[in-house]
Amino acid sequence: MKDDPLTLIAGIDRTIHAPARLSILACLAAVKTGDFTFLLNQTGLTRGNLSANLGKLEEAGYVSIKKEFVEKIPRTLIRLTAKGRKALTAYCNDMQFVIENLGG
Amino acid sequence: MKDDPLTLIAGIDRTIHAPARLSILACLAAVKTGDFTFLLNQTGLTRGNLSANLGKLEEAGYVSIKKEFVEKIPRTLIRLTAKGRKALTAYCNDMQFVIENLGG
DNA sequence: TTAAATAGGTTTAAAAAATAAACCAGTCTT
DNA sequence: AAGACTGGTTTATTTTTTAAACCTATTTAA
Repeated sequence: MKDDPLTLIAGIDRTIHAPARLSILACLAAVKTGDFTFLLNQTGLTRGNLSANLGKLEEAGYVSIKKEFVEKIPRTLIRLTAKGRKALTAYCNDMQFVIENLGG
Repeated sequence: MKDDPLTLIAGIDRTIHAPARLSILACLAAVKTGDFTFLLNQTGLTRGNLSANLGKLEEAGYVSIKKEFVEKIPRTLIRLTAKGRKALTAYCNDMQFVIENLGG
């Protein structure tokens, strides 16, 4: 009764679904902790776009952000939170089901 | 070299990725041809939203739209085109790969 | 017969999101 | 000290999404 593709699509997590943020989360899921520059290179997003989307992910509680200085240059460390990992897993399960049952 | 989740995400088909349109395509993939009211009920979108998104899908060549009259009342028939079906399949393959390799 | 509700949509306008451009603070190079 | 680079944020422009209003025609009810 919950396994209806259309219901799943309607309720999909938009915070994760946006390609820019899915890219960010995909990186973090693999490495656990990455800095701003790493994500910039991996995702190919512009700095502004990355900054804005990190803000949204942080707001959602999906990532935690810590700023520090390394030899006088600033560094922003981003980590996937437990909540974020859980949400990502749920998103994957939902999309998996949608994809498999599309055209069934 | 193409099977990199991040590359795939960056190149994902936005026309299909949007939840509203994915819902529409999911319906059409199952039934081949549906009318406006059918899609309205199935997807749960508002009429305006459905109309606008059908316009985009038509523009992309993913659906064909034919208007006819049945007993004096208008009816809009929507069908998935070959191009649309192909794009949907490609989208599913891409997302499938992304999901499977996320956190790998 | 004429008002009110319904069907089937489209158009317009308001809210949210993505993208790009500009900016700021500090550091390094020359 | 001027210019260029690093590491970001803020602002503004454009694109999307969503919702609200509107239009045309039909049926129902008074």
